Amino acid sequence: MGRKIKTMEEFASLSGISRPTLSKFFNDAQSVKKSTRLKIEQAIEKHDYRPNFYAMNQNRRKTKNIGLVVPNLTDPFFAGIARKLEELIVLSGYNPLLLSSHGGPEQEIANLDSLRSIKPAGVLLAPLGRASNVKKLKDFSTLVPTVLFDANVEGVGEAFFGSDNHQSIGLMVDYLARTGQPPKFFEMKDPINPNAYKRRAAYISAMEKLGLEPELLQVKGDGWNFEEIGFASGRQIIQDSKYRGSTILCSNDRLAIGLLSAAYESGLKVGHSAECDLRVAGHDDHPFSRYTCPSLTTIAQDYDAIGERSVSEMLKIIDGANGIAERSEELFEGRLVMRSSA
Amino acid sequence: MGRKIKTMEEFASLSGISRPTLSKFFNDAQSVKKSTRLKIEQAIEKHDYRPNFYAMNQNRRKTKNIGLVVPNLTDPFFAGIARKLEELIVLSGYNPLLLSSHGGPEQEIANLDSLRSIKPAGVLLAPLGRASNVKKLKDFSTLVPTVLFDANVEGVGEAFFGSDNHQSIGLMVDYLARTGQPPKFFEMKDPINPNAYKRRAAYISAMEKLGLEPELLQVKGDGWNFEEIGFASGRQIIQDSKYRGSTILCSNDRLAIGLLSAAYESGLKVGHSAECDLRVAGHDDHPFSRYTCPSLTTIAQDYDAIGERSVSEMLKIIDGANGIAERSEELFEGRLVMRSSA
DNA sequence: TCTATAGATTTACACGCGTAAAAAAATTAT
DNA sequence: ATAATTTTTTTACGCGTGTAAATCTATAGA
Repeated sequence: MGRKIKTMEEFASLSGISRPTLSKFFNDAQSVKKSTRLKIEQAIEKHDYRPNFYAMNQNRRKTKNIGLVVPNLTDPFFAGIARKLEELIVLSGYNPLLLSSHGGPEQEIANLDSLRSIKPAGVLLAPLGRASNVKKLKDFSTLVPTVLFDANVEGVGEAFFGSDNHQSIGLMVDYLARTGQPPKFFEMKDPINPNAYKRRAAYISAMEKLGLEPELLQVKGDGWNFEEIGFASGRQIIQDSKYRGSTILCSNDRLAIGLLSAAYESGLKVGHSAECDLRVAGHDDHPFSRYTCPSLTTIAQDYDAIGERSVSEMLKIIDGANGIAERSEELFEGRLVMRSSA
Repeated sequence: MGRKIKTMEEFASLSGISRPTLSKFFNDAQSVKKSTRLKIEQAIEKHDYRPNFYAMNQNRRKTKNIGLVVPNLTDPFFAGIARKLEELIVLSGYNPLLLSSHGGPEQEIANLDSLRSIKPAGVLLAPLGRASNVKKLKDFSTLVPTVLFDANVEGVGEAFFGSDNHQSIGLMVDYLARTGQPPKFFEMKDPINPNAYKRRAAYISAMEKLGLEPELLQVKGDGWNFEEIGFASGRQIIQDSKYRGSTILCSNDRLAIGLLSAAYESGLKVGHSAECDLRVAGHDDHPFSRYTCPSLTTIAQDYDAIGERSVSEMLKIIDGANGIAERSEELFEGRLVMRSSA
């Protein structure tokens, strides 16, 4: 093998393909005739050439990069979703760039800023929600095609895809009410996540529809350390004997994980059998929910569907002549995951 | 405000600073005089200019990018470490680029390949270990400055920083043997992670030093789903009544999480009080170990120290005249975290 | 076989910034 | 104040690719 090929010019003369055609090929392999595509691919294999990433993107109108911003990679729930989306993006021939906002609105904006500098073809954004700097989010979304997922922010981005909290919470409330004490709702008083508000509303409406009195257990707590909040606040609540025998629906699994830990520590039995002191349910089907003690009954969001829809919509926007289409929204149904805790 | 500034040329004339000086500034803000630095920063603020990322890096000898590759971002343990390292890299004036190998050696190589195309100043790599394609890793590390952390691979990279498994496991074994039944060691038969082998060896040597008989509980299992492996295999082991009253030290916390879940399901009491059937300990201080039932006694790795050392060594290599220095290695001590499970 | 047409090539310029060298200006030391 | 030194400016070229327009060539349908 000779020495390394450095430029596309060199590669062009060695492969017998003109440089503009090569340029087209590297931009979109499908845009050249099949026979030449094969010739190019063989030559790449033979000479191990790859175009300079920076020179390549400098003058492109649209790069092949898609930004992917999640609120907090430390949360295994988002880590899992991010992984799925990365896969889908790669399968579409794009190059994902994963960034985490670490729970902070400044970081969220910083992420979008640094994405802007690499001229992404589009950005898939799961916003922080209430904490987000909405104005800057909106500014960004006018500059680069943006699709929101997980949490909605009004007027930001070309589309939003998420879970139907109304449906999923309704499902859970119905199940719990049918099989035992109707649930009380355990949540943070001032949640960061907009989904939390929807779940609260959904809980209240589901209870009322059943002719039952909703009861909110709202606890204080800031930040993203939900397990700790669930644990500390849960312990206080649980020790009050008036909650003996009741059912507690947590706004998300991470709160439930903390609550279960507190219950264990207090010596309370959690579950649906007769001798149990408490039933606990969650929402999201967190990766650890299978291994809590007892295993957590929860709602699994349909993240395969949400992910696929988000990516396909993104591609449509990127490819599309971009007629000023309506902002599309779609909610996907959750699935009841029955385990031992309720 | 007028329209957007597109080029550094424009920005130069508007700010009254020459373009080469601006170029220097954007390469390294400290390389220009303080007074001009302030002028430039004000002008940036005023005009909201940022240089074109691609054009900027195209002809740079060294970019300001540092790659950061971890085996699996879905593991909260690595997610936490990655977050810490990202922070340190940003504080050093560099631009971190986080990639996850998702547990697969092909992905690990693919990550390094795509990093190579962006000409990173250096790469911080936590290799998969046994599964890694060592030859390709080595090839890569000759092309770009590489520092390994978490897991060592002989001969790869300029440095390695990790935990002293010998010390930490010794600490745990001593503690467990002193306070009750000496521990049996629960682990996977063919671990992916090289640390697992060191921990096994450390366990055996620590037991022998105490004049005790080591006992390995090796279970089958592939992949990264450690909780499931710990749960399924743990259930089988636990149901054998001969393990009643014994102490089990798990090779890592994720196995322990699964094992605790299995114990709970089987109705076994875990803990150090008299009426308990089992003691369980782990290693790594996984973010969820505080909330297991009971909370998990474990070893906290000193990841602040490991992270700081890794990044500072990386910077030294990048800046350094790069005399062919010795490959440096350093191991950091773990700390015993006493909770309820042992 | 001729023609219509998709696809490839030739030619040429642009992109935005890095960087080198020499000259000029500003700062510091003497 | 003068010399020595640091910093900035001027000037000019190069990087590796995108892309447009005109021209040429292969393929397919009549």
